[in-house]
Amino acid sequence: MYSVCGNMVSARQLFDGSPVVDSVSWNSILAGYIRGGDSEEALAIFSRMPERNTIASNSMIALLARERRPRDARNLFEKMPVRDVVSWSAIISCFDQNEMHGEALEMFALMNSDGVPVDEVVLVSVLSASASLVAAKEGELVHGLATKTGIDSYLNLNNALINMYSSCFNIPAARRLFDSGLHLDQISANSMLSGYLKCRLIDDAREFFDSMPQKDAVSWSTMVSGYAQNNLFSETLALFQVMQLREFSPDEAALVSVLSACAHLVALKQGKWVHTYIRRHGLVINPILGTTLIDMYMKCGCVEEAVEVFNGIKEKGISSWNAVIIGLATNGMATEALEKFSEMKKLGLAPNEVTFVGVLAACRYLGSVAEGRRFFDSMLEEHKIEPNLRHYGCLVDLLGRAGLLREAEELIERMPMAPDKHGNLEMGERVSRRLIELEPCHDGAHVLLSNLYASSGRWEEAVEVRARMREKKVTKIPGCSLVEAGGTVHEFFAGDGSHPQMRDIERVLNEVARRMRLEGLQPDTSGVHLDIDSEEKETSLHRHSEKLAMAFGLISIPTPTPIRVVKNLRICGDCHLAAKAISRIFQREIVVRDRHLHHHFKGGECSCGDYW
DNA sequence: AGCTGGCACG
Repeated sequence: MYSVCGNMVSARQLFDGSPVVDSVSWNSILAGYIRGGDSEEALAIFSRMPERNTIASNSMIALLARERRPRDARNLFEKMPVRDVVSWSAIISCFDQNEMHGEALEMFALMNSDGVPVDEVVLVSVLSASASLVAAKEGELVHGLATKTGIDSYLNLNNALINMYSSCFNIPAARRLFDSGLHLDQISANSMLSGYLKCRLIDDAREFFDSMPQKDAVSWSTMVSGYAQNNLFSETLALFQVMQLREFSPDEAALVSVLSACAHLVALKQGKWVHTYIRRHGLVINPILGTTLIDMYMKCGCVEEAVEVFNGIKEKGISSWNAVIIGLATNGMATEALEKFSEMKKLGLAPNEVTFVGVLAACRYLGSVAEGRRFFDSMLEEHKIEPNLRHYGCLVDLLGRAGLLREAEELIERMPMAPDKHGNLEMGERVSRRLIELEPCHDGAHVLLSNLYASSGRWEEAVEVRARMREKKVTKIPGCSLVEAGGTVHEFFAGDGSHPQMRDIERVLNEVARRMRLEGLQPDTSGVHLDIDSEEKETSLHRHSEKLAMAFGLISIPTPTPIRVVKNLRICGDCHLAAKAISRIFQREIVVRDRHLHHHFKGGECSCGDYW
């Protein structure tokens, strides 16, 4: 009774006081701890049990799954003398929920070869794993199995099927199930919506979303985050406004996408609003939300606020550490970034490959060749992490900067890496091939595929993809800069004169050029690859998007607020020169975030020390 | 006793 009511203290007193403990008592006390989620006590009781029945073991596996302890669950599973379909189902779902999708599918294969008959519940977990792996073939096999065994009218299974086809970019198959008069619910519709978004079919997604008879918080959140993942950040923020007008309170997951949009748009005002919202509503800053919040502040150049958020997070995940390390490194505080890294290691946290992108970026920034090499070598030796293209890129850059060109070349020679037969490459290849099919001119997918081949040593195929890009005239990304002023994000493209305040911008740019000439500062035309004479070069430099954005910031952001600009490409030498001049002449702090790092301009100097 | 949808750092 005590155990069922959750009063484990009284239950335990009775249990410990009993002279004879029968198997019912053992099972009751165990069930009490499992229900309460007390895995330590549950495991202790479990290990003392004279006879462990299958039901108790099955529930233990499920508990360990929730506690993110798949290794312990596997050990327990392997020690079981008798396993039924629920045991298999529990271990498969455990792997699936702990991002071990491949292991989940392997377990399912073992289950089949053991001759254990499947039921509808285990198929749901197998389909979930197939969806995560974008394993269309496996998914279809499971679908066939479900049809053959006649268990295809189970709601969760239908939803898992729709989700699997959606995740594997097979919209027609998902839609057939959705339209075929099966028993469906809100989850079915949300999975369908998510499928359109994964396929980048934004207009179809929006049409489907608008036509949904019922929308719950997940529907809104799916659409909002779908915009963000397709780089439609203004749409993300706009739909988020509508979501709130409809009185859907955003939860942690929705806010993550909104913050990520704010980070991309340097929309600091909206980002701060979200932070306040989180505090006011007492939302828990989970590791993902914390990471995104840190990243938003870091991407806006607000290092202090980012570190404050980081310090306030109770449960710091590895990604929170990564966000702070990368943020410090890109904001010109490389020494602090490396300090954070050693602090993290002291706490016994294992770095991952993202951590090392930050660590190596810090070394590149500092120009510390020996340290960079040491960290690079420690990846494989100490942490069993295979360096990827980004890590190599960082080290090559670092060596190149130090003038060690021969070493840099050698590194490129021995770069990657045997084609890996399992996991990421195959999955990445499936995903990018499908995206290219859906959207032949999408440059991101081509670049992704090409990088994938390159990173696994399949150079010829990488080159082939690049050639196809040229053939299809996949568009190059134009230079684009954003600046927030008065709560609105303004967008400028290179050479773009369409802004309503263009005359004022022009006036400011001419004034900047005049003041720079007075001080004998020559424009730096080396970064311009246009076939025009030098006078025109100077004019075209005026039109660089970051310069337009900075000039607009000067006239529309009141002092002493810093001007925060984000550029999608790297800042050019001349704009860098101009930014330094502006920061001194006009006494304005400027932060320009480019593809690689943040440039903090103050009093005529840049935090990057003129190397970027 | 086991199961399905939206989420971040490169």
